[in-house]
Amino acid sequence: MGRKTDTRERVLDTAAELFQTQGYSGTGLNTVLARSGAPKGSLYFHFPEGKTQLAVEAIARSSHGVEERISAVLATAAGAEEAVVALGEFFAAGLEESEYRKGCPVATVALEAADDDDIRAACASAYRSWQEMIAEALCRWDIDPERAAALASLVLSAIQGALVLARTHRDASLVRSAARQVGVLARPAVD
Amino acid sequence: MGRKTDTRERVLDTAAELFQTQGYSGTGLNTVLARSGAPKGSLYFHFPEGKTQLAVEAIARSSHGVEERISAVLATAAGAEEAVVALGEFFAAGLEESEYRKGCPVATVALEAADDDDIRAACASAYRSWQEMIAEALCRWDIDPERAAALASLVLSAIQGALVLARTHRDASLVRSAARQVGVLARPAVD
Amino acid sequence: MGRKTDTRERVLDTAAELFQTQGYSGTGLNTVLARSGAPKGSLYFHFPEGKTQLAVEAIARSSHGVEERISAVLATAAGAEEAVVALGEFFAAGLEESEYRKGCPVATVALEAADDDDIRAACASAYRSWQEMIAEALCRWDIDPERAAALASLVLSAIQGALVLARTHRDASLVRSAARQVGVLARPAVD
Amino acid sequence: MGRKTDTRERVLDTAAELFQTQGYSGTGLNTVLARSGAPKGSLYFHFPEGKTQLAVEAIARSSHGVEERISAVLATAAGAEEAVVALGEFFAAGLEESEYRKGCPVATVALEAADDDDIRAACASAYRSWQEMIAEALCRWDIDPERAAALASLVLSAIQGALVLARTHRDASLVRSAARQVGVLARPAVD
DNA sequence: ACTCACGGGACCTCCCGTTTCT
DNA sequence: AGAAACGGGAGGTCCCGTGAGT
Repeated sequence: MGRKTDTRERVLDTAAELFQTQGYSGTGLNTVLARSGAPKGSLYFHFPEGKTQLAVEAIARSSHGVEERISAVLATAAGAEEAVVALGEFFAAGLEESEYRKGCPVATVALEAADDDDIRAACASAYRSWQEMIAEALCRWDIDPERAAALASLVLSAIQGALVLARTHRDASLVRSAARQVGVLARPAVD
Repeated sequence: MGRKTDTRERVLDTAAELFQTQGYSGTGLNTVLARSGAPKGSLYFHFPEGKTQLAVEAIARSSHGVEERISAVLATAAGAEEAVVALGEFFAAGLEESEYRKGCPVATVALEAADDDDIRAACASAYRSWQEMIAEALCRWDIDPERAAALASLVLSAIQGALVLARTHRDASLVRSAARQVGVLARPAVD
Repeated sequence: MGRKTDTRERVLDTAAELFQTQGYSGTGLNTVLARSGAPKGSLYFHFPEGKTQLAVEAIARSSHGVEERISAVLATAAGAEEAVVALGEFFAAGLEESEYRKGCPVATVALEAADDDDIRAACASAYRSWQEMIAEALCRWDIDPERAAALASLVLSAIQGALVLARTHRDASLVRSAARQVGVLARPAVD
Repeated sequence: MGRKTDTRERVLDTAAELFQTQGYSGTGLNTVLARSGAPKGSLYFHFPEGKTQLAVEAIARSSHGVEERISAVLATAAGAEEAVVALGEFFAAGLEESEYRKGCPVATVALEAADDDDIRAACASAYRSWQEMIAEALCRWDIDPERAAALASLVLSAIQGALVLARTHRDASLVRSAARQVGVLARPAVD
């Protein structure tokens, strides 16, 4: 056991990338199959519920990738404010490296497919876990749990929104600026 | 005289609404035509450059609608912090009233069609004008212009991001909470 | 009186050129209008029977243009064989000058719209007049009228067919070669 | 084993016939599908490159059909001149049998789609193979290879052109007359 | 002699999903 | 696990033609 074939994984990776850059409706299954080099007939073997299932799993996969990376980012930070700034830097860098094609791997699908409950649930789950990770990190630096939850939600919101603006204006500094400003709210003295 | 028919306007209104709720790729021109009751053959008379032009103009139209309404909101506020909170309330209310279908009228298309320069420019223009309106309002309450610009960008980002999260979690309070927290940064004493 | 507007003529010229290079079905009226700079609504004023009428008149116009030019070519020739060769040269040169886009201004439409009687009649009329001009010229050099008619038909056929092959192979020499060979049949001694 | 379904062949046969009679632009894929009774969704399975690929293959198929039949015609002839005459008879008969709808299966598309390199190449290939077959036949009757090539090109041109005229005038005798006259050039004594 | 707006159909293309067979 | 073929609908685009108005 272990890997039998990696077809499933390759399809999911490709789908995750395409959904992120082109959205759900804008991404055709043919493109996913062609790009991933997967055999055409076997998609419905791996994903019997079709495109929806593919999106749900691709979102989850993307989400776990982000979790791993922000976990590292948060672990390295020296304080709450620095953590927020580092989070902004992480997303800003991703945007620049992809030439403004990859912002948040979830947001596009979240907005587009908000009326599909399965997909929306997958997106909600991703956002929830990210927010919890941020909240936990803030708690570690002596921020009150309740306030940490609200602040984590704001941090996530601000970065998400800044990613939208940044992608639209092709200016990643918007993300860094947003993070820096909300970081102020994470200072010990404030409020 | 002046207007001959209102077909163009009806089509644009319908398109704006559908793009907002379903995204660009997810919205078919047939649906737009059917919903708007517009005569089929005249779509390419009014919008000879096709779906792209329709999107560009629909975005602009949506944007102007938002401008008018946030102008009223900002004019009524008693101070900078209140203005930010009122802005959040405005978007949160819109989300609730539409049963979590209408968040930002621009964001979905902005993410989906980020690689189409015409559409991206239309979205950028919308965001820019909103941000400028917010910045001007903040200036009115004695916030330094440079800082007002950055803060306005943050306010917009935070609300935009919160709208994404709120739509996904079906919880409009996220928008209000985000606005309340960034509102703190608009207090006279801070920074 | 004289010319009131030249719109009609410009439309016909443009149509003739487009029909020649792209065929009847492949040429849209919008393209004709755009290219000719003609006002959009007035097409059905000038050509109330629509595309068919446009094609019929464009064919006639093209035909007259060819008549004038081959009349000059035939008048200059020193003998029957030379006349045939000169005819080939005329069409070959036209093909080369247009970078293999303009062969016979009639053939494409003739083949494509062979089941439309009006258009077919216009094409037949063009071919008939060309053939008669060639036959007359051959008669002038003491070729028996009956034989001149058959030979003129062959000359026209050979050049027409060679134009098809030449355009396909992008090799205008095929037209010259065909003309040279059939020219032999126009020598006094032969037969 | 071997063939699974004959869908592909039926589609190609139908397409070849429609392209021959109506041209490339004038033939809709819907018509091809309907006439061939082929399952609609499978067209882009069999011809993933669309109409162009369909045309290319239909031309090739038509060409091979002609090759087989003119091979038989050329084999039966008693001499070079008779071969040329028989070739004319073959095409003239085809024209009459189809009530002047089917001339050359290649010419219409060749003229119409001359600016599409793939299609033009397919047409060129068809004409080349026909010409080579004729040239070889002429060689068999002791015509010098170089002269045979030129004469074969003329024979093909003359018949092709005569088919255009014949279809336009609805008079198949033009093809027979043209073949008879060029046949003279294939007589041993001439030139 | 020309504009605006309509009218609806046909174009080619691509969609997502299923079935059958190996 | 995967290949081959189907199934039909919807995608955006462009078509040719008509009328009311001026």
